Amino acid sequence: MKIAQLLLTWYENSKRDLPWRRDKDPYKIWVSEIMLQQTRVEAVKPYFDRWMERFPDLESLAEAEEEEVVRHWQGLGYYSRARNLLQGVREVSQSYGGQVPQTKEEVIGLAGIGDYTAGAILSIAYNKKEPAIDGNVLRVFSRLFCIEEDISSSAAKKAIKQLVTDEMSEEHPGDFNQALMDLGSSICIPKTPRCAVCPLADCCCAKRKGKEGQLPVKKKKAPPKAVRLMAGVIRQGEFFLLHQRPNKGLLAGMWEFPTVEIGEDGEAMDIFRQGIQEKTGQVIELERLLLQCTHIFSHRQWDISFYYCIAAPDKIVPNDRELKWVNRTDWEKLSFAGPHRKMEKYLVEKNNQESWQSFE
DNA sequence: AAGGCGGGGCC
DNA sequence: GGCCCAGCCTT
Repeated sequence: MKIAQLLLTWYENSKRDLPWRRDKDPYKIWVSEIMLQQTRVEAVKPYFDRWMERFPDLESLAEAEEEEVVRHWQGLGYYSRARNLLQGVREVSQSYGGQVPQTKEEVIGLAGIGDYTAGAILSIAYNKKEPAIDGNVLRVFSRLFCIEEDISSSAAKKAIKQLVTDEMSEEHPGDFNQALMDLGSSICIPKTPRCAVCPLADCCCAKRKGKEGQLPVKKKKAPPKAVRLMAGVIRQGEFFLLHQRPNKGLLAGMWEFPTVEIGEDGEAMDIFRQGIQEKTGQVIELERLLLQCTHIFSHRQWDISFYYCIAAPDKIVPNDRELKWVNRTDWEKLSFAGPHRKMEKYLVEKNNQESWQSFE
């Protein structure tokens, strides 16, 4: 029997009830697909629900402030996704009359939408026959057809795209694509695939050859590089000094406690004090260590120490574009990420228990 | 073609 | 502690 038929029959009985599968609203499909990029279903669910409560339709998102949009993304990672989504939605609002376009060229031209996401939106929302090839599909097909090449290579991707297109259902491309992903996440899993319950076991090359555990071939990543940092929780009265990170690079545009990279030697305190003065113009007095943690990103590791500091009252520097003195009410609108989010939570708990005075 | 970009769950 | 995830963008 053909792959598509087996897959659709299996999917009919075992598809999951997910928040974004309740209807075919292109906007909801779009949001879910962006959130699901490199992110597991279970992690996305609560974010998706909160998002739809606040931004129920395309126009409500298009009209929103970027600050609030990013705040709803806080903790989900890859924050440029949120900015690109907002930009893309505004493009649709202005150039397409608020209707998500229906051609591959138009959809892929929107910010944050690449080959995979375009295929997913068009097939799921509009039932267009477009492949949607993600990590799951690459894995499933590398096993089904014994693709021995590194699946991150363009040659392997091209070959698999052709195979998927050949096998795709004519009548139900959306269900076909989703079924493939469901299969990849629940049965044809990375380490030890559950071939005993796989509907495609009889047409699987890897299973036949007993090499389902060796495929797919994928080259491994380099270990993250470690960096030592010190951050200042700088207070003056009920106000704390926060800094907004640049719009490109790691944690782009997110707010943080002013941070200085320190060396390996014992001069850390002096380097920190001087670095803070250069970055913020602020003279500080170090009081004590509040929190120390290691935070691992994909390609970087932060060993960061948060120090409680008092700003000299006669040398307070006013706000500018990327530097702000904020009280607790103000900073609850801002977005933190990584270890700075942990620090923020620590402060909020502290503030709930006692007043700021207890820091002194 | 390669590297940057988060965070969390699972083994 | 390593691996991997409903990838995209820039260089």
